[in-house]
Amino acid sequence: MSILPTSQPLKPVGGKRSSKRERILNVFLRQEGHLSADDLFDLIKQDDQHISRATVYRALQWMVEAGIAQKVDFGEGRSRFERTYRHPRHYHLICKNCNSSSEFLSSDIEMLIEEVSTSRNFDVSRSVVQVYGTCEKCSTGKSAPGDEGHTELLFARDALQIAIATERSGLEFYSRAARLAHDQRGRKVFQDLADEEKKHLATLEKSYEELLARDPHLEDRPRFLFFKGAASGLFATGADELVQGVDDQQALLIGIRCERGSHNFFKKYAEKFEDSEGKQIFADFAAEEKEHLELLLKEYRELVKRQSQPAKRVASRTRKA
Amino acid sequence: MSILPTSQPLKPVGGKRSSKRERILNVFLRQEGHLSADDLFDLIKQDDQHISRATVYRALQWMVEAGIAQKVDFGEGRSRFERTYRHPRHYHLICKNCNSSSEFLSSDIEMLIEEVSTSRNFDVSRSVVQVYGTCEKCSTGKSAPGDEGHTELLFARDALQIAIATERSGLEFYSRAARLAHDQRGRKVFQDLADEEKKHLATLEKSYEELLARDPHLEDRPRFLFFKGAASGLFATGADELVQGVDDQQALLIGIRCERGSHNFFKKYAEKFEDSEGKQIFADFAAEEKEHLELLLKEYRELVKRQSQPAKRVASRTRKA
DNA sequence: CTAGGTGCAAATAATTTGCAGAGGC
DNA sequence: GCCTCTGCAAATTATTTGCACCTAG
Repeated sequence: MSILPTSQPLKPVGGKRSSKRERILNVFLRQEGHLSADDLFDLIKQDDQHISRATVYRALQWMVEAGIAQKVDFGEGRSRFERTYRHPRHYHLICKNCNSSSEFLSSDIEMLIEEVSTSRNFDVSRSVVQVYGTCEKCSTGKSAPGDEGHTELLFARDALQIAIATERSGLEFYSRAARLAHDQRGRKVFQDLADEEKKHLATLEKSYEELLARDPHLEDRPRFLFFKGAASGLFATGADELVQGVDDQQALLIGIRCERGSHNFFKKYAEKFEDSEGKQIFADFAAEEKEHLELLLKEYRELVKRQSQPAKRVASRTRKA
Repeated sequence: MSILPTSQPLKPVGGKRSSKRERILNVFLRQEGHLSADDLFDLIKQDDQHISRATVYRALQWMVEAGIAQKVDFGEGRSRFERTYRHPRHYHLICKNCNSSSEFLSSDIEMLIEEVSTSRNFDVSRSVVQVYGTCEKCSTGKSAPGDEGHTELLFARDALQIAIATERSGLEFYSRAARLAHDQRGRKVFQDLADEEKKHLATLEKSYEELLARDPHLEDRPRFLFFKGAASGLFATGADELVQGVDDQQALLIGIRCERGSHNFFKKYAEKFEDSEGKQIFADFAAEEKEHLELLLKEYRELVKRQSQPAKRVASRTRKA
């Protein structure tokens, strides 16, 4: 279950290694939740009777400076600490009844916070969202599937699900366009795009299977990532007459627009991962998309040069009656 | 500038009045920002040398219990307090450089938080959003228009602006529909609806003028309320052929749909105001919309009864090509 | 008259710090 | 050997509490 390579402990810079720190660090990184200094102190004491509170405080301070830990404040009058190593950025739902807290990430909320801040010329360094209330367990009695799984896995799961849905909708769009296009060369472009999407989709689905293999209950756990902003509207749909009449040049333009959206989307995801393998998955994918996009752009430029005339604009979406 | 009726101090329930509490309460309510217990203590001491910290702490506790004040925690290791009386719910932008903080409200963020919580069966009682970073003043040096104005006024300003925009779009929609409708009775319905909107619009614009009169710099202050979710899509536009062919019955249905959206919109706003005159403005307005809506519904029912046949469904929005 | 408010000083509670000694490099 | 870490105890900071006294209803 543990994602941490236990044999190879972290060695953050900025301080001397010592048996005490090593021990504190190891105990801390093995914990899932949000520990108070005292919680940690008690845990350490189980192994090592000769530990001082001050040492724990100093170690925590050092971990925060080194970027391994982060202070969180749930308004209890004392600080708690959570891992940042292999732990994506997130917000909190905090049960005032049982003091449990669960994590989520909403890219939509992040975007809105960004918008508000921009409009006030406020330079954001960190945003905190804390939702206080009563958790399902406390209000209904029955225990819901916990989100004790590694947040990193949950994030990867949800991001992959969204990515797969995006690819599917792209595949569907291009296939449909290929079926509808009257122009021979236009159809060819769409067909190629669809094939490309199919390839990407297979890659993603394989990643997803691999992820599921690492935690048998992964799909039962509650959703971590909330993001409706990006997946919708990437691919224009519902305007069949638009693609019927396009030639290869226009088809390429449509493809470029969609792929650019898709690339930005994955890039954005990749950036969201702190240091983790999930980041790599998405960074790789974004790179792949970018490559594809550049290929399309090159193809388009060559086509234009060959025809040595400016591209015709795609007809506007609705015809005036 | 002060919105508080200075002659008539609040008398919250649940405690005895005393000269000390009265004084603390008055000083507290006159302050704009987020006071720490010590800030308040210092302020009181300017008037009254014989005050104890304990009394200030006890008074603050009492104010929080009575719902006049709210504790906020910006992670400084001590609590701050802000008024809740005549102070709409809000989130915070906190400058880590100068420790200033400014307030905003995003209904969109609130909606997203609600969605996340619902999906986890989490019962929300309060949500905290804190954006840490550097304010405009600290990063550019030049001082931006401050938001020291009463939040209540800012809220009213922004809500009214959105409401006016909504009414305008309604007016435009109905006017256009009246112009386009072929059916005589359908046109009449749209015309009446447009007239009604014009009346509402005038009311709102008058309220807005009155608001501006109360603070000459009100329009210079930064936006407080962020809400793109509601205003858009209330009135269907861009489908001219839809309204061309409608009869009075169908026109009424369209009107009902739009007015219902509008009513819900204003009701939602009204609910957002804590205890304030702004709440009243919007509650009144929501009531007016509701009345209008019920009138339309009645008219519709009568029309249906007269014709004693089920209403024809409005044609779907886009024709398949 | 009596419950509740007030001041003072002492108590708590979380966290930090001074200092002497131990340990890593 | 030097510099940093560690333990212990004392200090600091924000807040609360016990207690004797005072004041409003």
